[in-house]
Amino acid sequence: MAQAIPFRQASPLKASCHQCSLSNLCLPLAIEENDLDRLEDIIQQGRIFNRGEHIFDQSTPFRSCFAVKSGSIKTSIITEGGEEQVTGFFMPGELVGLDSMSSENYACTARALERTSVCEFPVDKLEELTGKLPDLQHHMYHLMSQEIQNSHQLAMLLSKNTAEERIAALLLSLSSRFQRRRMSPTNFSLPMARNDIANFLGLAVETVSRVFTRFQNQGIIKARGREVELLDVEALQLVTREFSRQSHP
Amino acid sequence: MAQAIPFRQASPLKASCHQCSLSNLCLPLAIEENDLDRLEDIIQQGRIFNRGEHIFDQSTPFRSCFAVKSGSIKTSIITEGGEEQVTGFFMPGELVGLDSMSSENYACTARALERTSVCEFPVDKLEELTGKLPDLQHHMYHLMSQEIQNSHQLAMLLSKNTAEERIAALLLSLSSRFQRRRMSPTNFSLPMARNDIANFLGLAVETVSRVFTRFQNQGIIKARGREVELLDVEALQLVTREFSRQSHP
DNA sequence: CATCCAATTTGATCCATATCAACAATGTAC
DNA sequence: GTACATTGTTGATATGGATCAAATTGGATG
Repeated sequence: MAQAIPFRQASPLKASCHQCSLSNLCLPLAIEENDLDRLEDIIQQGRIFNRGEHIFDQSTPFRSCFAVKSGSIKTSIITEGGEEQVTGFFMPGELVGLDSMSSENYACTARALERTSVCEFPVDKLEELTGKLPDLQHHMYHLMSQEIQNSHQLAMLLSKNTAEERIAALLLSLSSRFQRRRMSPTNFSLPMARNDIANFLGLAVETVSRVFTRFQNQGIIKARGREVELLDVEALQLVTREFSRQSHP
Repeated sequence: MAQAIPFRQASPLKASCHQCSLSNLCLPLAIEENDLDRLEDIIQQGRIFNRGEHIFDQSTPFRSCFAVKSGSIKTSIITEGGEEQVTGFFMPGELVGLDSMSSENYACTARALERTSVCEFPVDKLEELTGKLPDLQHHMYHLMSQEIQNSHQLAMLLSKNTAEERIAALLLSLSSRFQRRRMSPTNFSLPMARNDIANFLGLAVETVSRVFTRFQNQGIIKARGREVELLDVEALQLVTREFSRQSHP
């Protein structure tokens, strides 16, 4: 299975975006070849996290954003009462921590859903660099704005769509993100548990489970545990649009 | 009633952040006195919009962000099916359009909820300026990250909280935003219709109406139309926390 | 391999809120 | 001021998904 682990350089501490297979998805995509060194200079090679380990914790001092190199990460907010709300899933090439850039402390907790490696971008250095590289600054605005849009999209899903529509939307989102990485868009394994899906989509675990089996019975997907095969992508897309079409015939 | 209309300058087209009563809330707050001119230079004095008029439209070319000077704005996404999802309300001193910075076109539609005046910041010039003023760049990151957090907060409200909790949270949010502007935090008039509140919070209008009257019967608020008085702020805060406390005794 | 604990699935019941249906109030145009 | 449209309120009923309960599967550990 395609993993995004870059070749080792002579210097073990310096990242090598040049060789990283994700350079066309990650921050480097915004940067000209000859400026890439300046980005590499500020990257701290992050360590490897095992499943369940925290990359960072809510309410601890915010220092860095992290790019996922391999594996996957879930972010969540813990309320005063101890309730967890999953706010996002992050896959290789995606940047985690942008929601914390307004605060002294991390606004959420990030933990590895599986064995996961990351690149660390200390914010002070990152901000300094984006001040010098307009393209990189532009890309940061782009990413953050994208994250706002994603979150609005989620809010919309939560407030207006049925359980089936929410789950179809999630499956399609994962699908396209696997595709971006040149992996199969129809045959993948979910990095997260049903529980996380439920929490993220504002549903009960039982409901998620039921919808999965319903989709399976309809021949739209095949699911055994976390292994998923999308048998009928068009049907899934139809499900996500069902709602809006019905209410405006 | 305190309005944020700045004094007119000799040059009618140049904004005068120096005299604007919102300069401690708006972009200028991040800028040193002597750099303020550079910000003023890129601002286009926006025109006045009447209630219902569009400041910008989803899917038209994205050119500018807008700061609310007086009045208020609601942003919403229209789905393919024509469904509207209200994504936010913006009051004086707040910046509208950050969610569009990743796209060629505006990601949402912004319309005036009442007679509203704005300052316009063309993005190309704004990006150029933030590249030169690190503090301003930092502030932009701050604002965008804040918007991500707000949206996560909304998603959380939508997925985990009851109708009463959602409405209490909205009232408190408005309250603190009025307070920031040195207006009464307990006595204000809602800029938006019940319908918009319902849409924003993922509820039916009828439910919003019922909760308002329930709060009123409990003596927590007094509401006549859009005029609202918060009689018992602590009770409201208690409502928003009710949920998390109950589930973790 | 046996044991244990966590994750998933399935079934039965209940409830918060949507929906449907009037009606009242408020605002707006003539 | 009257008429019409929009917005808000209140009541009755229906329902999607939560919750409670229990069985099943799967993965980890010794």
